[in-house]
Amino acid sequence: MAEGGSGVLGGEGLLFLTDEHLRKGIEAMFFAYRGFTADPDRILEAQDYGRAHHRAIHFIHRSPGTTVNNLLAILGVTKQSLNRVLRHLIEDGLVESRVGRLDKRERHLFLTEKGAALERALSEAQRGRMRAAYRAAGPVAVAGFRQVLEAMMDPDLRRQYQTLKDSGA
Amino acid sequence: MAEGGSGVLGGEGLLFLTDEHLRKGIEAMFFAYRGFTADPDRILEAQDYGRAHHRAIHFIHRSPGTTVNNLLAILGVTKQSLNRVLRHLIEDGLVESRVGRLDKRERHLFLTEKGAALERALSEAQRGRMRAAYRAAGPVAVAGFRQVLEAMMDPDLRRQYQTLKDSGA
DNA sequence: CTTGGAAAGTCAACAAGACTGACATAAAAT
DNA sequence: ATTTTATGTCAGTCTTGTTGACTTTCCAAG
Repeated sequence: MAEGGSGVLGGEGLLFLTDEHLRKGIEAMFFAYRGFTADPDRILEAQDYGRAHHRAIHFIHRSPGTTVNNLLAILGVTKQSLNRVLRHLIEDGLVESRVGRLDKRERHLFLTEKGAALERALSEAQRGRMRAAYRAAGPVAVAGFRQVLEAMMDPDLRRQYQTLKDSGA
Repeated sequence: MAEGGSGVLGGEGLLFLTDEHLRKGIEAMFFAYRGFTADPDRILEAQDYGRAHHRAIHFIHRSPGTTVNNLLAILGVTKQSLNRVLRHLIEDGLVESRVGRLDKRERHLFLTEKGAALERALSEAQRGRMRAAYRAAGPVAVAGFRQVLEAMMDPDLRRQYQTLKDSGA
């Protein structure tokens, strides 16, 4: 490991974490996240949507029929903030909101065909970059990447993440 | 690998990347980034600053004497946007702006002692979480984490990142 | 059954921080 | 002398977050 790896391994596999090494990890997160959002951002801009719309679309796709409250918990914003975004998406015919049958206070959210099409475009772009990064780094690196990310999450968010992770597949 | 690892390895170490597996990586990035920013955000909120101030402080600390233009290139925002943030920081006595000796058009930016104190508090919090995640995941995972993140950056940003990476240490 | 509280969602108004565009100033480069 | 560069400022807009006030619906206790 010619570059950047200095300071990771101590004598017998022990972690040897200098502030300098940690700072590089922090900057790597910062710059990588910019790349991570760059492709969807370009698509969204063309349609006058923002990241907030992307997040809503992603998680509605992920859990069709989810309620506004569920979405709130996952996204970690106020209901008023989410509501504005949802209103736009509903007006534009990307999302459908159905009153709950059991509990009429709830609204269940679904993507329309139009919404699903945008979701595909967005996640296609994002997966493309992820796929390229995974291929470039290799399977061992990918496993490590996921491990560190999971360890970095807040416990509450990690639970949300793992719930989603298991529910599908 | 009981969970989440399915689909990573093919027959002889080849990458076998399903959309589902990539989607999990995308969500891991999303949730991890929330954790990544959570601790500094709490500190910043208490002083009526935001992430924009954090970013400026971080990179001024990282490259003392950097010019406004350098900072713009790294942060990827408009000068008007950065200027508002810098003005606050200078007014509050966290950042000092010195006219260049060679080129008097340039302003060289430095943290004051007060600014350096906030920088320490912020990066201490962020490094704490990073350190814990690194320890939990182990050295092999950390190396993989860094590799995937680097591969995920835009080429331009990767260059910026590597420049910073080398300049210090 | 009614009443009162909690829960889900909506509307209105505001703030931070991004953006663009136009313009000013000073210094450097040609 | 003119143009270009680096910086800063003013004004206005947009997204996306916030809080506060409100409606509708549900449920439970009297």
